[in-house]
Amino acid sequence: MTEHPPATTPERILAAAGEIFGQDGFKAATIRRIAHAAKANVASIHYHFGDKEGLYAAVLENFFQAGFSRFPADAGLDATPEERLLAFVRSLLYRVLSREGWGGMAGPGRLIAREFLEPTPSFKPIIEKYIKPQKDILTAILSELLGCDAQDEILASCALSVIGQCLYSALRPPVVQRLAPRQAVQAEDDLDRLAAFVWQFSLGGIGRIRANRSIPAGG
Amino acid sequence: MTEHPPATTPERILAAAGEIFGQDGFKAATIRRIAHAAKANVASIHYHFGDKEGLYAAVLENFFQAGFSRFPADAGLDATPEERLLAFVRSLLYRVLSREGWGGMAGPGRLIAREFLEPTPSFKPIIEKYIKPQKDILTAILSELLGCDAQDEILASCALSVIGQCLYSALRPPVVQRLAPRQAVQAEDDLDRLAAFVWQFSLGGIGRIRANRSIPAGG
DNA sequence: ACGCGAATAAAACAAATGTTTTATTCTGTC
DNA sequence: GACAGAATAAAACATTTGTTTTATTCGCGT
Repeated sequence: MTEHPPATTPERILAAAGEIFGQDGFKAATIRRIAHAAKANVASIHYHFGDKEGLYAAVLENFFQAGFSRFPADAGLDATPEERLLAFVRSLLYRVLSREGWGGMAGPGRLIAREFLEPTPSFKPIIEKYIKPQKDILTAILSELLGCDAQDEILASCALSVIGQCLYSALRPPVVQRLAPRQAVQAEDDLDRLAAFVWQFSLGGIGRIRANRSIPAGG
Repeated sequence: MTEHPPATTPERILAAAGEIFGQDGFKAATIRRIAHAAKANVASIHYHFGDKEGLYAAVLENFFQAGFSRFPADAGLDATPEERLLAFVRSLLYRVLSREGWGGMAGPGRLIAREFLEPTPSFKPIIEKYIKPQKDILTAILSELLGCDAQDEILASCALSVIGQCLYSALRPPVVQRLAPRQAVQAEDDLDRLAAFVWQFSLGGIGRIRANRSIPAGG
């Protein structure tokens, strides 16, 4: 995800901006710190990227472009729905948490998590371009698993449960880790086991929801 | 959660600070805006709360105190594990999302979500005081459902899946709602149905995990 | 070697912000 | 009614920040 230190000035700025925006957030990050970290001048930032927001948008696009090209979500379209669900969960977790991806809260993932929570204007095009297709892929998988058509209400709920499990794992370090101290998830093996767990848990949940479908829900 | 407009100055400041810290975050929020919204003077903030961070800590403690006293997590200790899981999920969702609680992303929930993502120093005592006990309650419920003892590894994973589903629902408005446009979750009835869904989904997941326990995991 | 534009560097600006200082008003007590 | 201390108000301060302006340097085609 990060390149070698020596590079052209805009590249160094982009890399430094990614780290510092990720650590401090858009507002709290300062042009001067970024320039210093990039060994560049404050004016060169405005020269290459217009203004602070332009730089931020470039950082965002850069991260999503890299993450989604490295870990695409549509693997094995002709496999069974179960297998495709595992592939979806796996690629999502790898994209968000692995070191070659966004590195969780220790890397670009932190900046992206913040955008999920409170989108800046720069995030709107990202949603349309990168995230919306993900939703369609997951919806297709779930509609097969649940045996219902694409606009069923419980489909969105199941999608929320699956995504919720995955993305909450990404939030793990800051708070959850203080509750259950354990080494950060980064080893490939850990990610595979985490993906398998979320997959099984979700299959179990989906199965029960499907079984309940005709029965009136409730305690 | 919010009191009537006329109150003592520290109360007005606390209320205004809650809203503005929630909207803008600690760093981006300004003392002057808070003072203006509270119809108070900037100096009175320092007079009553010391400094900006002291005010923030007071806001945080205030929210957690209110939220957890209004929606405690330990309901019906002699009920079945299934029923206790529903009670846990319900109280968590009501605390985070309901209008009488933290009101989701439209209210104090936003500030708290930010703390989950990136804890400030003021959040550390909150974790110990309010959040850690929650983890113990959920762990007890899950260990019964899974039939394993309290330090089993899959127990933490299941807890993560349950909490992940709940809290991800709280993040819904900003981004997810742009993908699946729908009125915000606030009606009591919606919350009950959401709780029931998460409950059923989780019971299904837990059941499958338990069934797999002796079988080697994997696809 | 020259010159032109891109790129980098340094300094200057104006606006905003947390905090402190100094005055003024309010409140209850003798 | 007067006074001490709490409470509120207004102004001043020192820093910081995004941006702009002005100089200087670098790359290179002729």
